[in-house]
Amino acid sequence: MTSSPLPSPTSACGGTLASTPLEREEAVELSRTFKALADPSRVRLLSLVAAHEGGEACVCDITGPVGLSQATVSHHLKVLVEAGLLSREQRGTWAFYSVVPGALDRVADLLRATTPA
Amino acid sequence: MTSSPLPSPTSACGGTLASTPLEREEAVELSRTFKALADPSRVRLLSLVAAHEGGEACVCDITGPVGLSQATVSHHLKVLVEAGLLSREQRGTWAFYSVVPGALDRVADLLRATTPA
DNA sequence: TCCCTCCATCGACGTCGGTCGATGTACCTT
DNA sequence: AAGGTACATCGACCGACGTCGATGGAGGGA
Repeated sequence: MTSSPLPSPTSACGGTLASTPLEREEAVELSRTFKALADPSRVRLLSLVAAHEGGEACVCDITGPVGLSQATVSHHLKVLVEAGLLSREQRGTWAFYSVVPGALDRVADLLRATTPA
Repeated sequence: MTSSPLPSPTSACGGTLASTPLEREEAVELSRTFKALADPSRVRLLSLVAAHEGGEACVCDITGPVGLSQATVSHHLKVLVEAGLLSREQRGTWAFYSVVPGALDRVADLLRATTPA
């Protein structure tokens, strides 16, 4: 976890998976996003934030439903933020997390345009 | 890796990520697909297969380009097959792998319909 | 000022997973 | 039958990662 300032979330611009064989670095960057979604707790966390009222939630809102310790929830949220899927906004004592608009769509676009049939 | 006969690749039918908070089991199943894509080598492998002539490739075709041992390539391909992303067809001595039609689109659909803004 | 709440970070632990060389197995050729 | 090729599996190593309790630090209320 080298404190990356927030890498572009899967900025593979041109081709998708099938168009042309991905270069090593492209694959690394693409898999970075998938890695963030490769854990059940994080998927659930992302879902909880997205479905929460106002499209945002603080840590204490979701620690209960997800059934994990507060430390673990904070850790997962950080991973999702660093992947560019969530954004964090400090408001007083609370930290509100919300889904980055279009982030998941961008991932979906990369998956699509494959398997033309 | 309990020899699962090939679970439906993310068969979460109804809602997507944002519609309603995912249940634990749904999240597990969803993340299972993402886990298969959470490795640079596998993403690259998938890309190589998809972009290969005829949409299919045998192990020896891609062992070189990906720069991994034959054992590792076989392992990764197995993971992708078990995730329902690739299919395997034995033809003589060779094993031909091809992308399962619509598999990636199904994953993409789950990601979309989120973040309406 | 004191204390409580909310959250991030730390340090540690156990498990999972990517990787390899070696070996096993099926198939094809001669 | 004997050898070679293509691939899967095995066993082992080791780094990555999910998880937790404990600690730290910032804010707000009484």
